[in-house]
Amino acid sequence: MAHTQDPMEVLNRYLDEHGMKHTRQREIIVGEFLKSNKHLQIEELLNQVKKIEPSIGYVTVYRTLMLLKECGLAHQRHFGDGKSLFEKAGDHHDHMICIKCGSINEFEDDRIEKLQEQVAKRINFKIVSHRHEIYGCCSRCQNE
Amino acid sequence: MAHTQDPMEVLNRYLDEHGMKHTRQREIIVGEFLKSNKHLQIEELLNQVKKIEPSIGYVTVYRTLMLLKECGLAHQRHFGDGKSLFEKAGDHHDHMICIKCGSINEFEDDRIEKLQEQVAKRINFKIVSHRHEIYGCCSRCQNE
DNA sequence: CCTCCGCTGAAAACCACTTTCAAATGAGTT
DNA sequence: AACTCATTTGAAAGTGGTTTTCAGCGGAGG
Ligand SMILES: [Mn+2]
Ligand SMILES: [Mn+2]
Ligand SMILES: [Zn+2]
Ligand SMILES: [Zn+2]
Repeated sequence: MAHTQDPMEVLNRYLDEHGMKHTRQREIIVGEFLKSNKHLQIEELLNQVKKIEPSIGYVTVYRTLMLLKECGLAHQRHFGDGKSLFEKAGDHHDHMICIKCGSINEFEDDRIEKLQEQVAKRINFKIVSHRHEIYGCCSRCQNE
Repeated sequence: MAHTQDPMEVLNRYLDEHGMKHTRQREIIVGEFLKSNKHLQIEELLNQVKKIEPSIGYVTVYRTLMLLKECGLAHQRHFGDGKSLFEKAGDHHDHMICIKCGSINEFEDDRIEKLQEQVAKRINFKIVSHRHEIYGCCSRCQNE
């Protein structure tokens, strides 16, 4: 019954269904993106990718990330330091961001999620998505 | 024991303590801002203000909003539609934003706030601020 | 091979601020 | 009231992270 969940296959199916092409650039960019486990800036991913194929430009990385977002394989985050961060889609979670060092901790609390739904239902609001970000000082940064 | 909480007085004290001047522009802009109960874009507030004094420019409204933020009388919000929104500071609350009509509902749930603190404490994270935004479809927009 | 149409990279455009700068103006001091 | 001068103001220019444009490239079906 294996409905494949392999990201590469999801992407390839998306490309085929939309008359889009399989290119070397896309393969490299997506490969590097999926390999990483961080919240990546575009420039950061570009640097990774340039190690493999230096001719690849910023715009292609940008467009590929939009593509990954489009087919549900990536999330774009805006944590208020100007540049967006991209991360692999996966189980839902929210974020704690250290305002000193920029480190990011992920968290997930079912009780909060449920209460959220409760609050929405109270005014008959249909939730599509949410962002819950906690800003402050991480454990490490509290001891200078 | 009336420690004044009147916004105008807070502002005036701030101006005095920082060697800043009381100007007609600031009075008008702050007056209009405090009069409103919406989440305002800069341009929106500018339009209000221009009805009273057409010579006032975007930059002065912008700078006055920064000033209000600085002295704790305004909050700046970023709900992802590009432009920031400003609202009067008051009791803490979070937001539900309709992705169809843009309407904003405020909510406040102590249980969520407490759970948030619990989650932070678990990793010894010291909370400075947070944003909790729920995006979806408001009651009105669900019936087209 | 051919041909078509999507893809790519450099450069230009966009856009919401944010800063600069010369002239105007509060507000103390004569 | 006149003088002084640091703060303000508004127009214009600058910023920075995208986002779009466009001419040439290249994947892939025929
Ligand atoms: Mn994450
Ligand atoms: Mn609000
Ligand atoms: Zn930290
Ligand atoms: Zn709505």
